[in-house]
Amino acid sequence: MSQSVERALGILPLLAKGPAGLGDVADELGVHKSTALRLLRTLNEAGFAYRCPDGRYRLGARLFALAAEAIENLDVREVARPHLAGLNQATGHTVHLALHQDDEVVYVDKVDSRYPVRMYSRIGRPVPLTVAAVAKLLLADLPEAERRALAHRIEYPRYTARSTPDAEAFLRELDRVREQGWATDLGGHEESINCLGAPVRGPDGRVVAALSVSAPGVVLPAEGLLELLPQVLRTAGAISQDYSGVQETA
Amino acid sequence: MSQSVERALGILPLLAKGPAGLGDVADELGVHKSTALRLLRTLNEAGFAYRCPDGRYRLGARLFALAAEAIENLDVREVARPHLAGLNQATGHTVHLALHQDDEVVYVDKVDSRYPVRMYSRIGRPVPLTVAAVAKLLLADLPEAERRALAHRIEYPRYTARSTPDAEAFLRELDRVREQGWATDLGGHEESINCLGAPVRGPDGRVVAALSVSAPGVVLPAEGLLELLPQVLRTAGAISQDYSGVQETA
DNA sequence: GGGCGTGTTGCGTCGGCTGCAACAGTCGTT
DNA sequence: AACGACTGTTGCAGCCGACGCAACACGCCC
Repeated sequence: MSQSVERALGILPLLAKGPAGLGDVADELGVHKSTALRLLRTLNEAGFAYRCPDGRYRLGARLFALAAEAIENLDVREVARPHLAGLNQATGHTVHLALHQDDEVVYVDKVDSRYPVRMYSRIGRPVPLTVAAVAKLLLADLPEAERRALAHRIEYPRYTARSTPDAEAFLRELDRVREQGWATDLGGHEESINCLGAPVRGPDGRVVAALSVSAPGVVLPAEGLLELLPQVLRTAGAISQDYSGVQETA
Repeated sequence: MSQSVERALGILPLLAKGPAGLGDVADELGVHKSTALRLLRTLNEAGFAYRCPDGRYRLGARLFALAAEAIENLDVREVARPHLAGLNQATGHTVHLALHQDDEVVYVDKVDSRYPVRMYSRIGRPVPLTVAAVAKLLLADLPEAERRALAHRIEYPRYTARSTPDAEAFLRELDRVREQGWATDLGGHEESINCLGAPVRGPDGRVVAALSVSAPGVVLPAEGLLELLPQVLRTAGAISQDYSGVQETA
């Protein structure tokens, strides 16, 4: 739509991968060095790019500040926070909250496990769509047509032997999840990690977020995790209720 | 430098504050609606803006993904991680790692306290420059001229009665910090929170990052916190050594 | 129906962006 | 020291892409 903006935005992913010089950027964008320079300068002035002392460019602090600010302002998060903390307190395990946007599912909050052996994750990070419990929950609620389209659009990496292999299996899994009202990921992403998740619903009954409890098998075997189901469902329900009550605070 | 890019980037902070309609954006930017529409469309296609079902715009998932990816790739972080975890293990308190870019200092990693009463913070969030221990450490190492310029450029919010009041006091504090090789924030940001920090140095001796231990007064009084100084300095030293050894991994 | 308030589209005009080519640094090399 | 090869930088002219305008499509409420 808007050429220069498109190009400028295209630079950011390059910088995210690591520092890059002017030449690198120009090459990857397929534009003249002078053009790249001007774009980088604009990004720099706006604080989105940062000029290292050695002349190379990195992503700027502004970007982090924005991401942090936006995540703070996601209203569900606020409502959910105390409940997540409670669930963590009760179970001791890592608790996540995730949202869905476009073709991605992102963690927007987490409370770390009390145990030294923890699942690795980071707020703001995209979640593996085809295996994560929270992803299944959020995608299962999409309208039929969109769900099918998305299932065929995405890829199915074989993280482990238990990963969802293809679109057909994924759609079947989503149906099951929608029906039973909760989801699991038993070693589908990392062999030793199991997750159990439940949906948070908005006032209209649509799924607006999903939470999950994760624990490595060495700390808690899958059977033990499943025993937490009532607690997980109760927490998700409580958040849904809170959230439906105080909607439209903006 | 590049008008349309400048405008497009200007939109992002607006969206970060909360969802906004097309009209709002156009007004705040001071451009015609059609222009704003085109910019928003470009942002949307790139995944930086997200169109809510109700037509309003929010920040897109791409931005979060980028921020997360970039933070992962900050090399100091990798090196520091195990040391931070160790310090947390040993003391039980919240440990932060921060970097300096432009006029901001940002947390790039943290390990949460084991105690239920914790300091509030978030990775990616800008740190209050004038009071935080990590900020003092990073800024104290700037060349004289830059340090003075920055000290007079920034603002001095009175978070508490113990906040740094003005540029003169701040510069004096920085001198002290540089000389003694560590820094504190005793209730300068929030009355009840104390921090103790030390610098991480690169191969050339310049400060490249700073770490700090934070604890609320109710858990650990200031005197107790200061007793951790040897441990904090040792950790910072260890990271410095590791980092200087394996530099230029990129 | 008429009045608004949205978001959207087509179009001409002008200006900002682009690519070029020439310049200015800074390394290594001989 | 002079050289080339490399980086990032600047001025300029031409052209295309972005801009604002005006007109259009909706939805909503009085």
